[in-house]
Amino acid sequence: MPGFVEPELARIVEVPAGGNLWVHEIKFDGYRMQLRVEKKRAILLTRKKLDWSHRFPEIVAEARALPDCILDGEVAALDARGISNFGDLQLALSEGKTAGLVYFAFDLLFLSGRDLRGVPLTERKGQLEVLLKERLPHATRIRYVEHYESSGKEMLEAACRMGLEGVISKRADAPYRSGRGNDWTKAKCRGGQEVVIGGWRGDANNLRSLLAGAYRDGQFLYMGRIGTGYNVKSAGELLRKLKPLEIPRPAFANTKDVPRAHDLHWVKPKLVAEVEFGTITAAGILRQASYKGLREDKTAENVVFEAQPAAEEKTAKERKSKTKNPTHRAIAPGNKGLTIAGVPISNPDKALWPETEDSPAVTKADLCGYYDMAADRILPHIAGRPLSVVRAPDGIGGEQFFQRHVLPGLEKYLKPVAVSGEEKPYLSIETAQALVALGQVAVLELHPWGSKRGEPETPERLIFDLDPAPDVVFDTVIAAAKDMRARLIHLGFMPYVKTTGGKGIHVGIAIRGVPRKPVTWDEAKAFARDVCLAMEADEPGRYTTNMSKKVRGGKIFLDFLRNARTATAVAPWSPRARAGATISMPLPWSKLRAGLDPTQFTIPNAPKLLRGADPWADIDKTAVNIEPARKKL
DNA sequence: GGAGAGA
DNA sequence: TCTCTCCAACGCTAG
DNA sequence: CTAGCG
Repeated sequence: MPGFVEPELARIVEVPAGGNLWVHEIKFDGYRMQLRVEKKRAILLTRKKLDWSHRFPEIVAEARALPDCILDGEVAALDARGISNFGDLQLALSEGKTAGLVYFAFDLLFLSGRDLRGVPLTERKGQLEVLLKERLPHATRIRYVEHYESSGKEMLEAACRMGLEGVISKRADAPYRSGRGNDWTKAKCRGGQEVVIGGWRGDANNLRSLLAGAYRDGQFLYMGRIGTGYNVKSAGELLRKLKPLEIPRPAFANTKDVPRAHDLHWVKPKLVAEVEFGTITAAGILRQASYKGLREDKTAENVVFEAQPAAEEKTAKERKSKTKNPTHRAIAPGNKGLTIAGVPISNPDKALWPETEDSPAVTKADLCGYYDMAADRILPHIAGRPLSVVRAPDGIGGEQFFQRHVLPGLEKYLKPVAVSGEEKPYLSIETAQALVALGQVAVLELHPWGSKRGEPETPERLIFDLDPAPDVVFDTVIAAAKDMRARLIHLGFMPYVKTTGGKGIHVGIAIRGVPRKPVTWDEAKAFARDVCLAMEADEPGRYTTNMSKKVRGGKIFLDFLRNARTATAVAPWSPRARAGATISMPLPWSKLRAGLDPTQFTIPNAPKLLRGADPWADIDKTAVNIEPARKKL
């Protein structure tokens, strides 16, 4: 068996080669590793021949089942979308949590006494695939990397659309040659990104930051500010070029995304700048962007925003198809005038929740039907209280927005609530018909205040939001909810529990003051905070009340801020704008047992779920004076 | 999804 | 008449 | 102090 084989390296190219001489693989963002198995002993070597076996014990353990061989591949961490992510990999390594890492094997250099470096790539990969399939059929930490024969350009475009890092292309017939040659190429999705300057912040002689944009679907979209990377000289040069281009209004189509400031100047989108940046946020805004210089050779129209969140892409597509089919307004044909609870439903067949692996698509008609069916359950929790709603007229893949004021056009169904200190009345409803009307305008989530009915200034219900970090399993959240229940009972309350419709749990209690002295919001919030702080203090390893540290693993975030004036929590029985059309499901404590799967509570399952009594039916009758509990705490 | 502003 | 734009707001925390 | 996040 040969000693350490210097890895074959790829040359950077703008666009991958085409033609059937080439095959293409997804580029993984991880550590290149040579996996060597000799006499049932497996080791992993870096490209510099360092032995990193101890860092990836799970991979090494699985590899021991292989016969003598040398594999080439990449260790990577996959995020929730199945995309390799270098940040996650480093995090996993620094915390020693390597169990989720995967070795992606893409080449076989030696097998059972035979040096395969001289045989063509596709043949090596063929043997590799067979080897892994036969010897490691159940392996989870070692995977074979498929290749594709489509044109390299298409492949790169597809990879970039999916948010992948890029494409590795390889000569199908070439032997394995160590070092950087011409047989392997890599094309990155964003190498040296360019942006168009749409304005600047500062004044005629002072450049504070540049406002960047790019084209998408023919629209010029704001992409964030660039506040670093230029010096006095280049800033002066930029200003000289910007001033003649100044226009009175922004050219950005998404002006609402542009942060407001008094010293903004707009320019015609002509100048192309090269920038470097850390990442792009889900909203498409550059993070840590830095100016590298002007690209005189490029025209603004060619600067298109490629990598984009999947959801955005869908919206754009839907928008396109919508404009193509002329919209039918008054004459609403197609779906023979469906009416639910006396409310005409437009586009009843529109899928607001797309189909998923284990749940059918949920249409607007399904949503309105659910509201009608569940109105008796939902209304007691929202009637007489200000109600914020989440709307998504184009479904959960499209734009979503909160709305708290009265919805124009729906006045006849609503019971607006005046909230002191607010100009416009707040949304509130009292009837099943109004609920269905909300469904008609694509209200997917209901978030009421925790106030007493008809008294926005008096808190009556506290919600403790147990929000687990991504790596916390649901059983752990269940245990936390029981812990919280015990504490609240000890304080004299009658706690109720429901799923949030996501990965968390809500524990709710009803509270009251004494006859002449109602509880104030400040008192309610302070009390909720104290309960959570006590819990955190007792078991800091399990709980945190710190919002941002939440990202750092293993703990459950106790969110007491749900209990401030104007704050809301999702209502019992409310659907969620999440995959699968889950609902926030009220449960009797006896049903909250380990193994419970919160994703089973969905709109399609509603008929089943609505059988029997509402576990939260009596919550408002169990209000307890918080004064003794505050003293106890 | 629907209203109002703007083109 | 068609197209675009708006639809919350507040506390926390890191930088 | 503010941008970003939840």
